[in-house]
Amino acid sequence: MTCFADVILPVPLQGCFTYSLPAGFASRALVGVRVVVPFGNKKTHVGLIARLHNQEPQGIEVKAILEIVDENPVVLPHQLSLWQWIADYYLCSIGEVFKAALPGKMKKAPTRPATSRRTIAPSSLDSPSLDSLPSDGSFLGSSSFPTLSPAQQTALHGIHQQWQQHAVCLLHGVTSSGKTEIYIHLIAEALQRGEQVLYLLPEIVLTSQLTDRLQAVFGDRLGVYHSKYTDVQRAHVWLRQLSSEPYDIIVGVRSSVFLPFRKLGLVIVDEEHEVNFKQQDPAPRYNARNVAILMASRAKARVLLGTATPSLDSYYNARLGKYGLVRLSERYGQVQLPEVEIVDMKELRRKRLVHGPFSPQLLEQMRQALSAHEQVILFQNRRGYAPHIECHVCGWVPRCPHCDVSLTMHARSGRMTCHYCGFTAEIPARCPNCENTELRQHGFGTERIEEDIQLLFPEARVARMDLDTTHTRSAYEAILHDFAAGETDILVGTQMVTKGLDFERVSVVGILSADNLLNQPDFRAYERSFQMMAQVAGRAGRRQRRGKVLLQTMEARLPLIQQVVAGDYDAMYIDQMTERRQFAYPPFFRMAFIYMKHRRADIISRLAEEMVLRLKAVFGQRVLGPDEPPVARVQSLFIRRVMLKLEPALPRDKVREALMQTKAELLAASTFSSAQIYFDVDPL
DNA sequence: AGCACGCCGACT
DNA sequence: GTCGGCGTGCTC
Repeated sequence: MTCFADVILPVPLQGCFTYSLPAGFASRALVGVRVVVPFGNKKTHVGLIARLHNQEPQGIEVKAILEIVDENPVVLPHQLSLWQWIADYYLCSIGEVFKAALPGKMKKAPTRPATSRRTIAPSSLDSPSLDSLPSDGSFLGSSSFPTLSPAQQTALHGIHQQWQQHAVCLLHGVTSSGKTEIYIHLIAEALQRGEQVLYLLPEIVLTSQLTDRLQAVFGDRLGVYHSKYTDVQRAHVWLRQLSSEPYDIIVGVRSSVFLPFRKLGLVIVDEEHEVNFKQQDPAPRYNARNVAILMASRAKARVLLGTATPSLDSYYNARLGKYGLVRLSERYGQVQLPEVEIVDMKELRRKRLVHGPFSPQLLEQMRQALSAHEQVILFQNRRGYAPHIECHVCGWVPRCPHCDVSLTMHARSGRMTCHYCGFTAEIPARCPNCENTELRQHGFGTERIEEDIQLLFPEARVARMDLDTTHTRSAYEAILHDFAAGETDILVGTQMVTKGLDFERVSVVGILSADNLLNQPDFRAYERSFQMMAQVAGRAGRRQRRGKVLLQTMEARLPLIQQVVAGDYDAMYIDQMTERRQFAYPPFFRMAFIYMKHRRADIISRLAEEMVLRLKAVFGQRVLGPDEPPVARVQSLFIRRVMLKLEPALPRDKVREALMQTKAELLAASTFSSAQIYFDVDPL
């Protein structure tokens, strides 16, 4: 007779909370069922039963469960075990995982008619509607089911062979090589075996282009799970996955690794190199690609990682023989890879042949493309008008009063904006420091590029795609639609334009400043630069003629630039791995950051010093720092971080224990009690 | 994280 | 005389 329940609550506190189970509830209490409990000051919380037992907790006043929400579990045992793994690995509480996993609606106390009886037999899934579902195999004959080219068939065959030996296979296929068609074949095979499929992709690629295509083949056996969906929609997908008629395929972003699957057989991670798969800000700071791989291995499912530019970590695993590797080096439909031409901006500046952001070569290529009614993409990795303004006399630069960054100018709104916290201010008429009125713009953002281009090509139809123009999903899709339909001639944009979008008529791509990418203060800067440039270059050269990429840089002789030109991923890999090994970076060492935040500058310094002192006593030379992260102050909180480089052989539970212990000790001191301390494991 | 309790400044 | 600032402490 169990009389206690360990309950997970959505709070950043370690462990579960034990509640007593009133006799009337005993038969309805199940692991994975939601409950309503009192917690802290009177408030009712929705929690989840993680364990039932009869060991009375000592030294605490046990409260009683107020209500049992579900008839049947909404979280399956293997999910709970995955949550625990995530909490342990990423050094957060299981409550934080719970919070991230469940759609918001399911974490609120429900209105009367309880949900879970309906989930078992949702009305929409009664036998009037089952007839409309395609029966197994029907999609094979459908006209939307793609036929594979010989190269694609070889790759598909290769994947099957690799899967005999390896649970995970990396598909390294150049841009536009037709990876999606291969995925569709693999999905169809999994469905015929009666297995479920999880198709993970980064947020930005989840356009209707892809989902429409999959939907055309798989009909309503396909569910989409997306952060832009409403809570209600997401809760519906979750509950449906628990029902007797779940979606067989889920196409979704990061958080869809938390959905319940009963017979997962295949996981596809598209654009596996994307940093988006790692959750940055609220805990759990998990990497959905890695979680998906773990989840698949527990379910004995196969994994396919697909990309044109593998992450060094995945490629390393493939070269080690831990993952299988299949290449697809030919573009679909015999389209040639674009020709990449370096534009040496340093030389052009020296000869005074260029002043703004556009080289004569680029302008000439654009002219030719436009007169041939072809399209142009211009890539600039900074939004806004000018990165910042600066006083010509005293060098004063406006900065955000809450964050340690300069404000970006937006011409359209006539204001300056902080890209970290959203603070905005009027552009001052005169320098507040020296009263001088000569405030000059420095650098170029996409907004400025768009404006200048319109002046240079008054006939051309110019559009811009960045965070500022794509606030709504429909705005984003409208920009893409207009460009795909040929209603736009020149598209100016940030990273957004690099993501797997297929345009038919793009013949010229301009990378306006490779140096913006290369000069990031981060050991992955070169890896990322290569990926980004290769991806944006891949937008060029569709049907008509070989596309052209103009790569403008001040560092024309840099080996990485040569590697981009040659499209030589392996050379980049070997170069970067030499450095990674030499400087003890991943994948040879595991990294973790310890972040500390406090509103007072003096306290944050003391805390950081104290943290390093204590960690060095345990980890010795593996501790580096403290340092100020690139943005050392956000929303009025001062930030410090300490870096840990750990050899992979170190026992993880010992490391975790030492870190959690140190955090607890420091927060227990009254000086530091109002500080925030958190970890970022395997940062990207 | 919330949320309440608790002790110091400018308002009716 | 009060409203409200956020420092501090706790949550089965």
